[in-house]
Amino acid sequence: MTGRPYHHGNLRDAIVATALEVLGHKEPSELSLRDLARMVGVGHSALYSHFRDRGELLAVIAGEGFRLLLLDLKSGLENRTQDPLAALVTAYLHFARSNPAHYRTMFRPESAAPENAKHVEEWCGECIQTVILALKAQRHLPEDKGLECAIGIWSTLHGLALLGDATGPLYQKMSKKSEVDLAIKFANALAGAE
Amino acid sequence: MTGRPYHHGNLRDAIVATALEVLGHKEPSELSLRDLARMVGVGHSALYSHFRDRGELLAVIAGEGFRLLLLDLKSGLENRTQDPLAALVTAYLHFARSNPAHYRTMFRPESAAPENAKHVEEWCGECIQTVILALKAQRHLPEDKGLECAIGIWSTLHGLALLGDATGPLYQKMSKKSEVDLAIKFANALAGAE
DNA sequence: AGATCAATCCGTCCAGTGGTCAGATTGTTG
DNA sequence: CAACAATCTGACCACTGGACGGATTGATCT
Repeated sequence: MTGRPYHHGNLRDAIVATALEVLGHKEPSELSLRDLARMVGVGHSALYSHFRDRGELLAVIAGEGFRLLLLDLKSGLENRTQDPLAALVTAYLHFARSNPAHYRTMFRPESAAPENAKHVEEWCGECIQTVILALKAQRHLPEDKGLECAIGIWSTLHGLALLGDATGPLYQKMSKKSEVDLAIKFANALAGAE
Repeated sequence: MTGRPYHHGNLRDAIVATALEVLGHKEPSELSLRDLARMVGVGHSALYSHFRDRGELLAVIAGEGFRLLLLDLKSGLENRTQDPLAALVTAYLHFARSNPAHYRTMFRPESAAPENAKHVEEWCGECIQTVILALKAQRHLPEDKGLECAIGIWSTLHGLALLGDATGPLYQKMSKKSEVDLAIKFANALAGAE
């Protein structure tokens, strides 16, 4: 009679994994806790044993996003057929374009809310450090210019990744290839600014 | 007995105006049609005579956002105490920081959805044109580089405007003043890239 | 003027959501 | 084996966006 055990065993991870799956074809705003619970085969109120509320779940998903992004950035930096900066740009845009909904949840207000900070801080910080390191590997920058440059580059990438969705036709004249090239050019210009 | 007339007279505009007010202290995701209806003093189903659904309302608000942004950009360009590019950057960031929630609704997926395109297209396009014109006023760019440069600069501004919300502490070491200065530096670097 | 018509607006209804709570079920710890 | 803390359930609440038929009105035509 033990169709499924009373205790799921790993509900938290299962929920996050299922959420990522759903984000493959739905916007974060359409992501329903009850749907997730149904898919995992559990009463919807069980989720509240693992997440304070919907916001915390989204924040956890966001944190996971930064973790995955970091992995992509690092593996992009490792197989060195491009210079570090170009590899970084390519990997970043590829991530954002491959997982648009997941990428968007990474930058939702919930993720920035102080009560959810811990879910995002760590990996997000490491991402920035990685960008700074890649910069320094390519150019020799004064110690204090690293963060500044990294912010500029990240901003441009972030903007490129998102603007296309909003401005549509005007912007999408460019092919995906040339978007990356454009971004590389921008990144180099920013790295050279002083 | 005529407490209020059966026909509101200008419901559509009233709703949009009230929505802007609410966006002063609420996120777009928390904006409730029923709340708006209550504030304006009207049954909530009356809204559907003016907007297909919530998405269309948000798109209209987004369009209004681009219109207001355009106004700010132009008036920034007119009182010429700064060079055009710097004025543009200053005005843009000021707008985004003064109306964060409104700014965010301008870049929601609903606004980009094809069925809502008309509400956004016009003013958004004019914004880009304005950026391009300001660029050309300052540097002489080949005809085809205008859009490219504009995209780079806009992306950086957009990223700067949004990233702060998400990455929090790491980023907010900079004061508001230096953020603008930083952006101006970035914009100049991008305008000079070829 | 009066009749007709389309735009607005109302009230009610529905399915669905996030969140709370008391109580059932379990693994773990003493 | 007892007690406990974690986990899960099912019922409940207030609320939301949306659909619908019918009421009310201003505009248009004769």
